[in-house]
Amino acid sequence: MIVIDNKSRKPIYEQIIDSVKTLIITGAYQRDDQLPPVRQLAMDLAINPNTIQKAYAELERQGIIYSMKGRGSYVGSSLTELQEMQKAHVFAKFDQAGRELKQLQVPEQELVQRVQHLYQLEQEEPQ
Amino acid sequence: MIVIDNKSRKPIYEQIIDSVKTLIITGAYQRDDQLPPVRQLAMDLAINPNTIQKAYAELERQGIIYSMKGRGSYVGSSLTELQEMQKAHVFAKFDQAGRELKQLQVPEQELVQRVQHLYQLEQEEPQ
Amino acid sequence: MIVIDNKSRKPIYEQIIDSVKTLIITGAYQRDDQLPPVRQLAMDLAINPNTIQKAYAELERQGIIYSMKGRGSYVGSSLTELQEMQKAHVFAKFDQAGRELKQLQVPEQELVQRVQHLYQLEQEEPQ
Amino acid sequence: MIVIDNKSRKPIYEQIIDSVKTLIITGAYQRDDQLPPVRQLAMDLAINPNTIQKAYAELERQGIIYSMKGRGSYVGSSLTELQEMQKAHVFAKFDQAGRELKQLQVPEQELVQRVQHLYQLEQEEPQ
DNA sequence: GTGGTCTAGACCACT
DNA sequence: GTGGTCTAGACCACG
Repeated sequence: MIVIDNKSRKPIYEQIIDSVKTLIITGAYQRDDQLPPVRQLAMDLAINPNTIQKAYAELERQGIIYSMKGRGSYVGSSLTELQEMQKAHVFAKFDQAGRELKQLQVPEQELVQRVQHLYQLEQEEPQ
Repeated sequence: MIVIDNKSRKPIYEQIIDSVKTLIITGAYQRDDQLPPVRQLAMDLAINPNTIQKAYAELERQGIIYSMKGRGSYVGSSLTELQEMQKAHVFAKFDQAGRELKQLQVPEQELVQRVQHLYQLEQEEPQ
Repeated sequence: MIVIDNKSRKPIYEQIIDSVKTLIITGAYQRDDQLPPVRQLAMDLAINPNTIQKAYAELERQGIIYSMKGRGSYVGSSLTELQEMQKAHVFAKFDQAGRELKQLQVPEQELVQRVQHLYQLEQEEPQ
Repeated sequence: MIVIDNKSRKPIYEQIIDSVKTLIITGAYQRDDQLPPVRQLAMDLAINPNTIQKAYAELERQGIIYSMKGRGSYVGSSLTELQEMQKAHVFAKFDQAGRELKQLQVPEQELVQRVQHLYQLEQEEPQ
């Protein structure tokens, strides 16, 4: 389910991009599944079709979906392909934060404990 | 020394904010030191004084500096205070990345190793 | 055999046009051979009959096939006629690319070598 | 000078992209030169600012220009960088046409002569 | 009905 | 005044 948060500072079209990526990663959208048509999704989210169009165009540029005039937009990336892309990206953020904390004199052990704590948490919001 | 990268995508006023924070953390600016006057810094960096003003205003809002009308702006936070603020912020980023990686099925052990690896690196360019 | 690639960005009707031309050039379709009826081809390719209709209409407009109401569509151009049409078209593309490369300061000799290289390659998949 | 042909089938935003690339290649736009502001160019060409915006966004995505909120858009690629990009692209078109002509039984010598003819032409439309 | 392009006009963040 | 985002609504090519 694609949802947007109107209060977020993140542009709507980026929220849609992230939402679609998440839906693929969670397996809700499978390769070659059709995405909601631009106009329909615009209706559902009560936003302008152009905004959806912009999000879909960017997703296509990233090779995650493919669109055909008059035929709809479809999932192009497999789950694993996308997961690899995402992992590389999040790892970069993780390392960056780690490096900054190291420079702030945070002891290694504190980060390790922090990681352990994250993994001890129960499945977060099963929702 | 406050420097800005004109080609960076980051807004100039944010670059100034980060620059001042870094100068405090590194000890270059001490509590109650005077910051460069708005006009002079605007001259030095060849940018609009309003931009400096905006950066100083945001720093004051965050309690990191204090200004006295007609007498300039001064460092308000001590090194340790600022470090705590920074740490809290970076920890949030660290945890966020960790949570996302957990959801991407990355094993806990891989994150721990990653942390250890970061800490084994030699002191990176003390600069 | 007319085939279409559903994932291609090229419109289906254009793919059909190209497919028919290729079949004539390769000799698979001879002058006055009957083309597959619109409805049957639509069934075989699992696409909309209107799409086939559009392709056949364009082929007729180009003088490559002719249709008789209620009696089907037939190959109108001979192999050599079509080859001449194709050649003229591809020559235009070739000259255009050549002119652009000249403007990009590519030396004449480099283009000549490139042509020679293309002709030295073994017959590529006779298919 | 950026111009557009309203009768062309090519989308306006693509015409602008090509136009900017050409201006860089010809040296009219140099690295770090400022491009015409979105609104001004929209006025000059009598088209919608959004269309310019779309063209600039794509040029930025391709690394050819860089834009900064409130500061304008600037040429990012050097002449030679862009020329290399263009050359690779046009060479691909050239080879493709050459290959098709080979398959159409055009003799190698005819292509070579064609290339030679292109290079014997005087500087076309000195304009 | 589908995506792609374009217009007209607005608001925001930044300088 | 600058680029970036968004809305409302239109037209086109395609199926």
